[in-house]
Amino acid sequence: MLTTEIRKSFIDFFKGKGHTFVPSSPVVPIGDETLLFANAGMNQFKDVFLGTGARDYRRAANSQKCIRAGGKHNDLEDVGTDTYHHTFFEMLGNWSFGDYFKAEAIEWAWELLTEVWKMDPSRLHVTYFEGDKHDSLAADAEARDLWKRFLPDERIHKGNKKDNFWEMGETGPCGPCSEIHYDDTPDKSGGKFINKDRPEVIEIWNLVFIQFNRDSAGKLTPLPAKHVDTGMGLERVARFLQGKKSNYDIDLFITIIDAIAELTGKKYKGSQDDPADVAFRVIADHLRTLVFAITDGGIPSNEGRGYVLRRILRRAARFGRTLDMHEPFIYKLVDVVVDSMADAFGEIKERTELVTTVIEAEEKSFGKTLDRGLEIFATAAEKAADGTISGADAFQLYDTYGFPLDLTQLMAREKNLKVDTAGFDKLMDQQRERAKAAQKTHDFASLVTDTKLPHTDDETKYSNEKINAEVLGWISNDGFHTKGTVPNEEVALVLDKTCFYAASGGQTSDVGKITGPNGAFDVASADKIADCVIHKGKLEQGTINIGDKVEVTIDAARRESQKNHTATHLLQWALQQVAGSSVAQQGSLVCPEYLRFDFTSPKALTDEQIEKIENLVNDKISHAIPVTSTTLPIKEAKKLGAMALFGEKYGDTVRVIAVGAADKKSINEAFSKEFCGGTHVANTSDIGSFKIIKEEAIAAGIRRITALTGKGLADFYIQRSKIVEKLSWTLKVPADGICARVDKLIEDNKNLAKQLKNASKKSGTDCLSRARQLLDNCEKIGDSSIVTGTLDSAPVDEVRSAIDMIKKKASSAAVIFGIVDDDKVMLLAGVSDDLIARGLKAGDIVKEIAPIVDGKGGGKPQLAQAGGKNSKDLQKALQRGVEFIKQKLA
RNA sequence: GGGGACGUAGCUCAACUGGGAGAGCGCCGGCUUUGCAAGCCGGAGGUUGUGGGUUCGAUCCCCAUCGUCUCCA
Repeated sequence: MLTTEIRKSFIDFFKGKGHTFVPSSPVVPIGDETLLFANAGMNQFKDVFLGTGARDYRRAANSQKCIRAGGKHNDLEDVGTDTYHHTFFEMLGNWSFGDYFKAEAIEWAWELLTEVWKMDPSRLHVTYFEGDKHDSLAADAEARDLWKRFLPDERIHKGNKKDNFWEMGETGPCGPCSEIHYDDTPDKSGGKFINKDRPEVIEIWNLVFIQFNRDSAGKLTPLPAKHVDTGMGLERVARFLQGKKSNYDIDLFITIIDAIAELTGKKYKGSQDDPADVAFRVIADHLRTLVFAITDGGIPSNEGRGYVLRRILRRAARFGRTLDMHEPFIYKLVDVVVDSMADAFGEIKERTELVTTVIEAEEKSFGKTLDRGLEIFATAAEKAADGTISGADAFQLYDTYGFPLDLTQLMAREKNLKVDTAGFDKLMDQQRERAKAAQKTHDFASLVTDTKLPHTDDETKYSNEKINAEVLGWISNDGFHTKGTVPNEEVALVLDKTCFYAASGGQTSDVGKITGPNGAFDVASADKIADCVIHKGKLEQGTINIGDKVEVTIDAARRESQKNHTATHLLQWALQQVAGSSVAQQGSLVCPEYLRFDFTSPKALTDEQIEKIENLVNDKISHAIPVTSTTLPIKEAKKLGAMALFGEKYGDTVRVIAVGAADKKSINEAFSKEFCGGTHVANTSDIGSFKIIKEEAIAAGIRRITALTGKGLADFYIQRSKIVEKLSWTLKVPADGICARVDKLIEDNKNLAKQLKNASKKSGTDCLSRARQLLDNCEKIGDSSIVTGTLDSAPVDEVRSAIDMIKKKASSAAVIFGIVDDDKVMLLAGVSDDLIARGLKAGDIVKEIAPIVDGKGGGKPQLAQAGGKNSKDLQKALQRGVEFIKQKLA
């Protein structure tokens, strides 16, 4: 059975049991910074378990795209060296939200495995939770007895809290779980290897029974609604159903491995330890991760999840070198993944071009990093006098220049050098410590993760009117307070209702004011934590108490954000008109001052395209088109063809902003329809005017437009026109003559510079002839000429070349020149090499005589200079200089 | 979020402890050659990322800022 068929039969089986198929959420959870990547099937249902969200179905089945590479679940280092770890995999799951429980979950699991898929029942083992004294929990006898209906006692095993009790986090819903393991040992003797990290006996399915809630004190209380959450690794199951010894031998991977073999000219032998075989597996695995992550909006970068992606790509590129691939090649494999998986995940087909260009660009940049590292390695190797490259050098190569440690070791071996890895590890630990110590932030959101915050009613957030509300509490550095008086420091106020728009969907939050009977509070920003809106800011005057009736007002800047937000929708529409539907939104920022829009595009927009876009948008603005908002079930919204932000998650009902529909009923006629929770103008004419002020690249294949509307644009024009006015005034030409005038000025300036150069050649010859005069009449000590004198306001460069001339002409000379420029005085001294050998240095001369003219200076033995303020003692200084030279040469 | 490195001519990079902004490639012109490649000679090209500070003097030291790279979380 092909993997595609296994996936389908799983979904179909549960559809037959009344489950709704729910598509995978994006593997890159954009907008959720608490989660690096989707790493379990339950990610998209988290809110249901927490009780903060609901669905219109109670049974669901899905195949979730998962990445485990960083954070709590990190399988990155294991990948390739064994047969069953992946950074990217699919998690099949069936779900009950307060519907069926253990009996059905167990029965159906058994039915699917043994009857539908015809697995050999005697190879299956199951586990159940043994209980835990600390939590006062008894063993899960219910699950055990349910299993007894299908399996003999010797294949039903007890499991400890670590393996058989599932928790989402420190607090929250949790419960016992029951795992199904597959015993692939030849004689079916693997029962004793369960959960012992043996490749022949591995877990294939975990059934989680969520029945408790753990509070912040660690206490468990039974949940009123019990849930089922199951997870089955598709690749693992496929391995057994296809009768393979390794996940990497299933059809999905073999097609990729064959493609790698063709590209590299190497053969995959399927052995566990052979370095080339490990490389095959690593590349195949990482390739899948990259294709899916980049498709869902991830971009390799130098921070956060982007950095994880960069590391994965570099790891693959490194292993590519084991297969003698020294040039970018991974990007050539993208199509293989797309061909084999696009039927289940259509999105990878839509974005193939982007994925390919991003991977190729990143492979190229890694090549550069390695080249640079090679040079630095060479100097480190030279320093390694005792045959060992120091830990500090190895660490610097790694930490600063991104040169992998294993590569340093490999190259060291080639030169018969060792690497001090202990020293390296020590420095690495210190780096971790530093990062950890700096991690303790004072972010309000992180302070209250285990506190239940009240729900804030923000239904009035789309109106610009002020409202009345009541103060429920405040959050400060020591937690959430519901009694007393708000302290005079940075805090976050919590109200029963608000008209503030909390930062989300790329739109920045409102600012404004909360006014009570005895005082006023300045709101600098508003954020949403779960369903609670927190108003961050500071007391402006007076006092505010819990329970105060307050007036909530938002700043007028909100109106500018509305203009920018609606303009962003018009911009996206216009972009697609001009650049085609391959333009996909990557992110956006809307604030009162400007708007920013990131989108995929293989190349820069031309000036003509930008002008066209501006014209399209301004045309829509001048036609005064109504903007309507409406809330629809997500299915209907999608049917309308409303654009959703790629990678954004949405609830079951969504708000749709439509431009071009007369009212909510005729929304179908709107030319722009987008899922959006932000604030908008009521009519496009409110926007006033629109202009793109910047178009730039922010990553390979991704471009960013910055644009202005409303007041921001008016201010921009005013500022520009002031510049034009000022230029016009300074240049004494009308505004439209500025360009011609500046061109002419530049031309004149060039000519003048040329003339000046010629003129200074003349003054230079003046300077040289004066210097020659001084040389002809100079004092001599033996064969050496001692030349001193003053040169009036000569350029320093000319004096230097005069000194060079004297040194050349006299072959042995010491020179001191003084230059007077207004009150300032400059001293230059030069000494020929033979006199330097006799202990006379130009720097010393200058240091000796500079104080006489209230100056300081220094320089090299050959040439030195000093500056001073007292020009009338210049002669004295020169005399002293001659004495100094004589003294030194005596 | 924290640490490290880098930013100099169109490109790749030098410039010793703070003291004269340079090389190679590329570009333009001339010579040589049947022509091309090559060679020889000459030339243009710089606000040393930006803004402050220290200093007689800053590419160099200090502070800030922007950008790029890199490691940790």
